[in-house]
Amino acid sequence: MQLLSRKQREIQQREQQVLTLARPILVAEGYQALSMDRLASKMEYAKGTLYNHFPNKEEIVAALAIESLELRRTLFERASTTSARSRERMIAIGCACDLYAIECEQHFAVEQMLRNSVIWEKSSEKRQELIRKCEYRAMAIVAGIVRDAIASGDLVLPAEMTAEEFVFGFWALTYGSRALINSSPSLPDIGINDPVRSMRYHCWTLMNGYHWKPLMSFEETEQTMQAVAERILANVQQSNEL
Amino acid sequence: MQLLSRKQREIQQREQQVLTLARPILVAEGYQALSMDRLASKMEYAKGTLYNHFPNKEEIVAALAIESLELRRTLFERASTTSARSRERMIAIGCACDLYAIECEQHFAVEQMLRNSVIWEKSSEKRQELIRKCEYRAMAIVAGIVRDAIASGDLVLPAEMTAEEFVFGFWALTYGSRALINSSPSLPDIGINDPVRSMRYHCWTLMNGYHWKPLMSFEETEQTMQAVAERILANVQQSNEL
Amino acid sequence: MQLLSRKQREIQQREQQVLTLARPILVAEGYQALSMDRLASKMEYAKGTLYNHFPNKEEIVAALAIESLELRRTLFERASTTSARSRERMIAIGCACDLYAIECEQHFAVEQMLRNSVIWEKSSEKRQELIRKCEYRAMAIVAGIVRDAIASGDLVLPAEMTAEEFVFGFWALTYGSRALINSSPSLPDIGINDPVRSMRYHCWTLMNGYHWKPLMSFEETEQTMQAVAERILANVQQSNEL
Amino acid sequence: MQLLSRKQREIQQREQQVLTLARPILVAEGYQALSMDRLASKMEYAKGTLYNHFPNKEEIVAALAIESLELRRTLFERASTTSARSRERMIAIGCACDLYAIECEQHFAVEQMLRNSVIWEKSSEKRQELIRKCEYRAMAIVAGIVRDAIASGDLVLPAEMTAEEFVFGFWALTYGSRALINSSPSLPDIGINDPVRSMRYHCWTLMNGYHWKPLMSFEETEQTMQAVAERILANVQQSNEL
DNA sequence: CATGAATGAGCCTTCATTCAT
DNA sequence: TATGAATGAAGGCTCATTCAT
Repeated sequence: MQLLSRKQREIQQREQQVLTLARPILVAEGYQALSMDRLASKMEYAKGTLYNHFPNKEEIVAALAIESLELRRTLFERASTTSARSRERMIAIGCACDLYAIECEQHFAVEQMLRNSVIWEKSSEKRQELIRKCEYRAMAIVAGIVRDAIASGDLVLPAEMTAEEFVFGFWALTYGSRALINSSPSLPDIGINDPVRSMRYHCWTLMNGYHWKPLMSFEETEQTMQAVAERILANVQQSNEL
Repeated sequence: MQLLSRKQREIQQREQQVLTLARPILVAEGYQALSMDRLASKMEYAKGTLYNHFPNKEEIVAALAIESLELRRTLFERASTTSARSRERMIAIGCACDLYAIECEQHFAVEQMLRNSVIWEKSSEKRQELIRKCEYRAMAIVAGIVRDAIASGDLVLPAEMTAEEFVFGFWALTYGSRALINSSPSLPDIGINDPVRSMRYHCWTLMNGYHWKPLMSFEETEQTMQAVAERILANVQQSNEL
Repeated sequence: MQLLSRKQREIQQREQQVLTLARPILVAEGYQALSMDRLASKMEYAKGTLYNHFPNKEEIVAALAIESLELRRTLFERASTTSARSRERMIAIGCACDLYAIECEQHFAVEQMLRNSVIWEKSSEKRQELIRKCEYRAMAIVAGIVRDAIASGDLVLPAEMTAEEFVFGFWALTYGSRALINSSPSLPDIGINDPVRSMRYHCWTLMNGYHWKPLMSFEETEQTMQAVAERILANVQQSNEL
Repeated sequence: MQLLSRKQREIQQREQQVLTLARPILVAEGYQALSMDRLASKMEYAKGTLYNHFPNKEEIVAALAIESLELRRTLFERASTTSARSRERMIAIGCACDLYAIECEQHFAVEQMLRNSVIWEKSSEKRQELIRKCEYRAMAIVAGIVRDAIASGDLVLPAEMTAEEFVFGFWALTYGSRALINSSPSLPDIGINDPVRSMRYHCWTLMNGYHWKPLMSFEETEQTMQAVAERILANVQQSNEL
């Protein structure tokens, strides 16, 4: 039994190893650059072995995307429980996004990759389902915070705006910022010296624009983020999920 | 001389023809689907001829991206002169973005494509320079509006925020929205019924958050956009740039 | 000892199981479609186990061919003893061919497969020997009937024709008919409405051509075949060989 | 013009070269053994060049089959016009079969190969059509002879037998004989010393069985064949079709 | 004996690029 | 300058066979 389970553990580890080796290639050089030949030789295993673990290339990318999405969901869950007041919880979500994007920069890129229709269509139905569920749950967490804010009177949404449409603003702002930061290394050259701080400032201003209570200064918000970041990381490291 | 210049004109026309044929393929089916064989046979010229015009495939994509960026810059220029008040001019920029994204959906996709490192690196220094310049000038136009707003007292920027960093917020918000809309066809399924309207609403709120004067209701803003859109389109059609 | 022989029986049974599972694949989908993986998983044994029984894929095909040939030989033996008169015994052989081909259509296909040089060369010397012996014995049975016919004065062979060469005519006619029927599903489209009846008619005419006595009408011959078929099948089912 | 057509001629020749190299592999070692890699290296051209001529492997096999079938049809046409009397014309067809099978042994094997469903399905519609037409025309030639024989009173067909079903007998007998000869190199070991002569004798006997007039001795028939063979070959060589 | 992960040669195919004409 | 045949590396994938456990 011990022997068997050791072997099985090794195999599972190898699957993880494939993903670990594949991610940086995928992120730095794109989908085309990730070839099964290259991956196999990097693994120092034969190509056939690779195919024993993943039936095709697309599945590897999908598996990476799932890893990423699950990490994000976990971060979101931690973030949404760090505080009582809704605005602080939303700030914590922003903080989770930061952690997700900054500390695990690669996850973000893989997520974007999956939005390519070819990969999506070739990956297994099972994985597609998983991905949809991950996305849905992440949105549900954040929309839940918004609904709590409304229920507690901290936030009033404009007429005809759903909680999800409200969230969409922050999603787009942070997603767009990250995408631009990643793809334009020369942002400082055109006068955007600290794009990350700018992003946060805009988020804060957007919250203010919607009069999300309690109003806080930007400095207070930054301090809150700092504190929250530490708390989330502590939680996460504790459960070995990073 | 006449002969030569006629010939040169023909060559330029052929180059244009390549781009015209390449864009829809690139946009609809992606980078891989655009093959030199396919392009050549669609052009009804030989592959070798293609290579007389463009030294490699990446250059074609880069050329397409430049076309797109130049169109955007043109739209921005038109937009920035449609009004006297800075907030209205900024709204016009937003309108230009909409036109660029909605009416010329393909341009947006090509621009995103270029953000792939492989293509970027293989394209010629000259075109890289051109692209940088385009991006820079587009930013300069919008930042100019912001500076005008500050100069006229319509807008006060937070301490330590440059005009470009301010613009970055709107850029990220609109770019992120478009990217998400394009890549997630199921946005309505997760409660985001009208993502485009949401995007505009968030932009309006962000402007309010920065107290950009004169304050306007969302309805007024929408009407302004409608009017501006017509004016820009009229201008553009007049000069055959669409 | 008992234990060992039980184990040996189990092994033989497993070998039989492999063949039983392999034949329909081989017949319906061809040599390429028969993969060791597929076979192993259908067996619910590991691939390695398969290799304990058969040293390579070709041996499996060869074993199947032997099964087929042995069945044919059995049918021939039954057929050759159904009557006293030689012409009727020969008709019974034709009937056995029919049964072999029609009712056990698969056997015929496997036999043809073996005629591929690659498979033949890779199969073991032992099995090659077996196959040769099977073929030889089948021929011997039929040639025996011919010799009996000659001895009893029912048939006179042309000068310089051996009994085997005489048999060869019927062999070729029936084998060729079956091969064409199996491989040309559109025979009726080109005017061959009932190829099987035609085949039998030609055999009957060939017999007449050699003046094999007693002369019989085609209808009589058909009735004889009908009767013989039932007798052979009864025998065979009785001994579980189908 | 000369230059261009020289190149084009070279290319056409290369296509022929591919077929010339492919046929013996296909014949001696089967469909699987014919690989594009192997073919290319034997040609001393790159694999890509091969694919410029034939879009896939199946098309090569189909092209070979068409060559074979067209040769056969040509031989049949020549054969069917070598004499006035129908029986002699039918003998000439048999002779054409002999020439086809003996002198161009490989053609026969390729024809058999095409009867594999996988190859058939993957080859282009155009070639499938060609093949069907070839087969149909070959049958039409022979059936035409039979109909002439009936018209002239040389032959009476049994009730309910079409001319094509009559032909089927000779087709099966010759096809089956050839298939057995090719696949069983050890025919003499089992007493079939001269299978080709036997085949001819059986055909002759079958003709006699149907009372095809004018009755001829086997020796006469053999002499006729000899003469016809020379005439066909002369014709064919004259028109460079062999 | 049974297992099944590992192997790796081999398969068919694609396509950006070159270069002789 | 235009052509398009030739190239050949690279790609994804398969599968008979081996061998440590």
